[in-house]
Amino acid sequence: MEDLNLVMRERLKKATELEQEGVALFPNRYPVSNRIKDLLATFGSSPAEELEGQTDAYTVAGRIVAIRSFGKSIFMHLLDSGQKLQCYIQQNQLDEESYRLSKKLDIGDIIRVQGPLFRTRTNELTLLAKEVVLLSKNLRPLPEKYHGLKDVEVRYRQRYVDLIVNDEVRETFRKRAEIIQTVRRFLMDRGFLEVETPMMQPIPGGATAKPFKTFHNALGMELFLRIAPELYLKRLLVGGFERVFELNRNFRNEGVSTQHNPEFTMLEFYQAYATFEELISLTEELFGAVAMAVNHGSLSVPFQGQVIDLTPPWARYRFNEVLVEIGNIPRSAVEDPDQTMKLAGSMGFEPNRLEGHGKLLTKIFDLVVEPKLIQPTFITHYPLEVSPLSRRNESDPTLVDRFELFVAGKEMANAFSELNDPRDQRERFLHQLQARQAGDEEAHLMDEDYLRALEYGMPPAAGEGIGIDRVVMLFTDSPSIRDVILFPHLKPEKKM
RNA sequence: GGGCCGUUAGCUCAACUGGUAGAGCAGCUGACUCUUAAUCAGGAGGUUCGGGGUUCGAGUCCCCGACGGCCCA
Repeated sequence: MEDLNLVMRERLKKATELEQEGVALFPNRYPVSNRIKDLLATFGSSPAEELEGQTDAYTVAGRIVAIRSFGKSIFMHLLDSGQKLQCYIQQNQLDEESYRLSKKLDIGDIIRVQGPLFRTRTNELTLLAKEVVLLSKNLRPLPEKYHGLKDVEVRYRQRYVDLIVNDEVRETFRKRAEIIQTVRRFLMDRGFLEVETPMMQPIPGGATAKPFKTFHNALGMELFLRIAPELYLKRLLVGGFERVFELNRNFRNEGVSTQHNPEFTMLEFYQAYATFEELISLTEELFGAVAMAVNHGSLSVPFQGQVIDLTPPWARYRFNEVLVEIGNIPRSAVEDPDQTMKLAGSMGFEPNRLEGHGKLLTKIFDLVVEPKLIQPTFITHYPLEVSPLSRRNESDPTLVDRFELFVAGKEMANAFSELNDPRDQRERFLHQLQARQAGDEEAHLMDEDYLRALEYGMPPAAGEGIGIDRVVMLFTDSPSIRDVILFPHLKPEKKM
């Protein structure tokens, strides 16, 4: 513990005094039969006369978040699971021991209070204390009651304090849980089986990203934290699970920003005998289900001063077309690789001969199109080059049957009809290896076991990945991914 | 990785061009038996993120570093 400040010294002193008087600071067995939430639900609108007729006593517990003390009476607010209830402590209403304790209680203490309910003159539902027991002594002062805790660094590092004092933070994470449950239920209702595949992988695959490296001592082998579960989930399609999903953490060794955390939550699901076209409507339905659950059933979602309208069907553009129509890029610069290169140069990034035409186009897309896609928009038919696991488009073999979904200027989902021809897949891997040798650290690695699986025959299928953190950001109106991750990654603090 | 901004009491924030670092809340003492940002009176609380430099004198100016935020790659 660092040097104690004045308040902490006082707290410790008071705690020692209480202990010497025989008061347990952290006692074990004190059952609590009522939750504040339930009492508010049951009696929140009961008139004073009705409560007066009652003789029932209730037992609640919670953290003291406000104290207004008078000579021989005290008002307190107790916080329990985000709900507050006022308690009134009056000297002549409770035993001497409880009263003596009550005079010494601090904001931050967790206590249990027993007694009947009544309404104060200002008509607030209040518990009249007949007995007060200390359940956990606070030794470190909470932030100020009115302004709360604002320092974002402290909020992220000490999320426990943030959750105590900032109601909206608790609400964000409650919504996050509800969103995840809704997604699970949505998929399970449609026959998808939830599975768990390795997070530590010998060959990190399924995405374009740099992995974290680790080491297994007993096996003496290098392992990688997964950048995606994709290749394992498709092995399960080979194995005969026709609808599977996994909703869990991925790890990517990249910088942190308002949109990126090194570990983040991803949903991936795969459906045999479907094409990416079918996943378009499924995605619209999925977002609709989430809106139903956490947005008061409305398809209009307020986000950072804009209103996102999730009413289907959402806008659809082909990749090449949207560059022209929304990106305002001349068609010639989309179709002619030399002109694309020129345009890229004029936009500030150096044309790199190692990068193919398709990769260059996606960079231009990120710059001139993505930020403009505020309302939900599907972009389809990406260049083959940037989609090494996607099925070729039958009428244009330079494109793939794929879409990405953009909402509020951010990529939310990526889906495609799966490449299940092992011969083509081997070719794609070989191209990726070439790119790797040319210096692209994020290019895919050869995965012979995955190819072997495909050789047994994988049913035609479509798969999709959805960035859950970004979905939560959308539905909680959060500008930064750190606002929807309980403990976002930060550098270690000093002096600890 | 680059640019800009920030870091002052437990919390939220002040401190004009360099001149003895302040307030509110919390905490402490006292008064007060229906308050709710309770009220009133009194007193206490500081490595101004760390290190170096300029200066008679640095929270303030300069350099280096740490952590964080925003923007860019």
